[in-house]
Amino acid sequence: MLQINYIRDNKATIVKLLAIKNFDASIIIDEIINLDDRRKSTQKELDDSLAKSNKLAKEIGGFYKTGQRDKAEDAKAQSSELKFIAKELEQKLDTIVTGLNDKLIELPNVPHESVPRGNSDEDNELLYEEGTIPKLYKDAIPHWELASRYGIIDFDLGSKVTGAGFPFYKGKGARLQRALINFFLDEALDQGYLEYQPPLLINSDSGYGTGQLPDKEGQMYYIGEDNLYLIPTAEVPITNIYRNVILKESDFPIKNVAYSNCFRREAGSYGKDVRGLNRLHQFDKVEIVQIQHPNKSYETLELMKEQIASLLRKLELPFRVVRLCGGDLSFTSALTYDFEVYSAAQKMWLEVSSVSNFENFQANRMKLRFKDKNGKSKLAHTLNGSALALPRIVAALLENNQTQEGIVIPEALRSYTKFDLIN
RNA sequence: GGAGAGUUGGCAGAGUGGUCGAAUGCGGUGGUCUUGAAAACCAUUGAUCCUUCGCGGGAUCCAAGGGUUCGAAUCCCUUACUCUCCGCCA
Repeated sequence: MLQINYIRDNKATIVKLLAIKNFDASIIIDEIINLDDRRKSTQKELDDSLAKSNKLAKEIGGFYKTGQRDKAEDAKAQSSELKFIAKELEQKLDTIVTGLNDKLIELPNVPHESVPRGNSDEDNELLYEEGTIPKLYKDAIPHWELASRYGIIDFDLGSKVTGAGFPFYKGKGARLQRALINFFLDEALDQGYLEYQPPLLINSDSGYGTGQLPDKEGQMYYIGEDNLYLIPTAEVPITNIYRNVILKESDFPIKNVAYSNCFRREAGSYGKDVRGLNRLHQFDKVEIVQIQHPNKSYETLELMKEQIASLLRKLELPFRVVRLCGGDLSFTSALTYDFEVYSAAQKMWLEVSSVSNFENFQANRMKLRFKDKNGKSKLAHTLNGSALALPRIVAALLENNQTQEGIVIPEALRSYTKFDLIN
């Protein structure tokens, strides 16, 4: 959510930048400013009327003490009248504020100036590509076939027990997952992150705080009985730690990391790209979250980007980094880099990480602030990134590292897996 | 699931209808003292909104929402959450 004063002061810029996201803000911004004007004037009227009746109430107390009953009765009558007016003004104000919030929630975050125009992932800007794409032997097979050949992931069993998109990992498959999780967490700890194990279910306030609600309600599993949602990413619980929190400037940067299961309904996304591990309803992810001073958030975003690149290097996976175009950028993000690894048998680039700066968009929703040098409260900036999402990493590792003898585990992982070949 | 107790400022904890945005302690900040620090002492220390160039002024907030009253942290209702005991259970 954008700040109302920011909107008032930067109307033209916002309209211009939101056009990059293919969002026409011109009308809604005028509506917002208009509503805010009405909010202010109504508030003033209400405050004045309350001020009068507060004054009267105090006088009444005095009248009773000094035994001036008549004066007290007079003042009471006046006060009742004021109260009636205040009641009406309150209702009016309430209607205006609700209307204003409804409009504010519809406004997406303003993209960073470096975000390219575009409609879909085809218009994303390729920043660089790194690593070498492996040359596979001629009978190389995609990961879902490797998974069953070596008995390490069982999709059918998942379908039986739960449904499509909920695989079982077993034997070396399960151990590989566990190794990757520990590897990712340890790498983050080396970078100074604090490890969390968050709840996997969240309430609606939290969903609203990070922007999943009301925008992407249908993407989360919902437990109606208890009014809770399964988390689509650890970003939600980890960032919401700071909902309604006022930090000190010296608290920055806050660096948190969490491993969690992630649950996504992926409604309406069935089709060719969802085979095997490519798209699941439940998957594992290590997520990094930072809360930063507004002046330093872009610097931090670059560091997080570099941190993620380093993980992929250590895993010896060929990858590329893209800057998302306006059309592909999420509702809440100002700037997002996607990391994609090349999965050699599918001959496809698979997104394994998304690292974003939300600036103060999430912070404004959840009232995450800090005291600046002058003692003023200001909104902090929030950032997060996957480091990394497991399934597609596993897919790429299996496909790229397959040999006639089996699947070779990259050097960096062997101390975690305690085996160097899946065969 | 059953029964009971509770929710007050960063924390602890007073406050049961009238000048209470809220005692007190701790913590935080600034200062005095000190070579420096600690201790001690002094001062200061919540958030949001409106208004003002500024000084300042006004409004709201004691879990949330509603009600009673001229006036509510205090009384009533609803909801959420927390704790204790019992039951169940990893």
